[in-house]
Amino acid sequence: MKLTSKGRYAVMALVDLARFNSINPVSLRDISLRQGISLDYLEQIFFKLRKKEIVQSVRGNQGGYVLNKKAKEIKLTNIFDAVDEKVKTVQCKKDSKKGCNGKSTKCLTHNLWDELENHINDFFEKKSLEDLVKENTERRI
Amino acid sequence: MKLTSKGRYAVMALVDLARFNSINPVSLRDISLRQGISLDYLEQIFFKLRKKEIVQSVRGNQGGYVLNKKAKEIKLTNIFDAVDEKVKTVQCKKDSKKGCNGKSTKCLTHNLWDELENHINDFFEKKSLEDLVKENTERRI
DNA sequence: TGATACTTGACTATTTTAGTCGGGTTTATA
DNA sequence: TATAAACCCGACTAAAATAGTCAAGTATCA
Repeated sequence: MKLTSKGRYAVMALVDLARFNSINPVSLRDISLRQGISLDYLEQIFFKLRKKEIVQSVRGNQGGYVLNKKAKEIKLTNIFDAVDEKVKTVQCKKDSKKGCNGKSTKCLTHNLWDELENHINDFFEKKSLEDLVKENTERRI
Repeated sequence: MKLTSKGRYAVMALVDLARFNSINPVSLRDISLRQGISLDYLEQIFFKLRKKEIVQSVRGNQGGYVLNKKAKEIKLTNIFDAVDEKVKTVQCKKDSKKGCNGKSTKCLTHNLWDELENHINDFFEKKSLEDLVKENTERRI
């Protein structure tokens, strides 16, 4: 059970962006350098974030990215959703009529995994980008 | 972020085992058939469970496995630990003096991932095998 | 008009996962 | 005592996912 780097990087990059998000857009190059993430990889990630309208791009010289919403309104769920970081605990399809592993009934532990998924998603639902930025500046790390 | 089948199967198999755990040991063959898990794969999993003293083996004809502790005392944490299903949210080493990504400080989101890990582990810490068996028999699935 | 920075798709090496395979050893029971 | 059921254990592997890289653009500011 592990988080992929795509999801992790997306959040790291957005926290970085949110911190330096003044009037000027922040370039991926800067984020890349500060966070130690490959520029090419960041581009892929921001392409997805833009499509989901979490960030806006500013093209041209001195361009970069800006948040498209208030940091408070961007939840971890939105970010993970944008980069296809999904919480998957069961193999079985959610709404299929067949049970798990091709059996006619639900597998013994089906409810457990559902419960776990909800537990994790709750956490993501509650955390906003603003929370993360605050925590960081308070602690001055 | 997904659960591997090793962890999932381990829990499924143990719930099955706990349900049919009377005087006689339960054979992996039976579990394999009931749960639709490859026998060879089950053997690998039970080898690990035995090493961590979660189950006991009974060799020979009519042999199989029995729980080594009360179902109440076996938590999901113990099971996942046994089969090396780990919750990993950060790449960075836990107690290394260096920060994340080789930087001198912790990465911006380090605390977040720690928090998430704890959140998930709490869930696993609280659930026992007994809980799972109960839920199933009550609902009569 | 050049430099900077975003845009986009295609490609790929590495790692992990989810097993399989094969040859053991142990022991109850006929 | 033979035999078959069942555990024991290491080695191997196909397929999928991950974590990127590479290349070739396009837009816009100075």
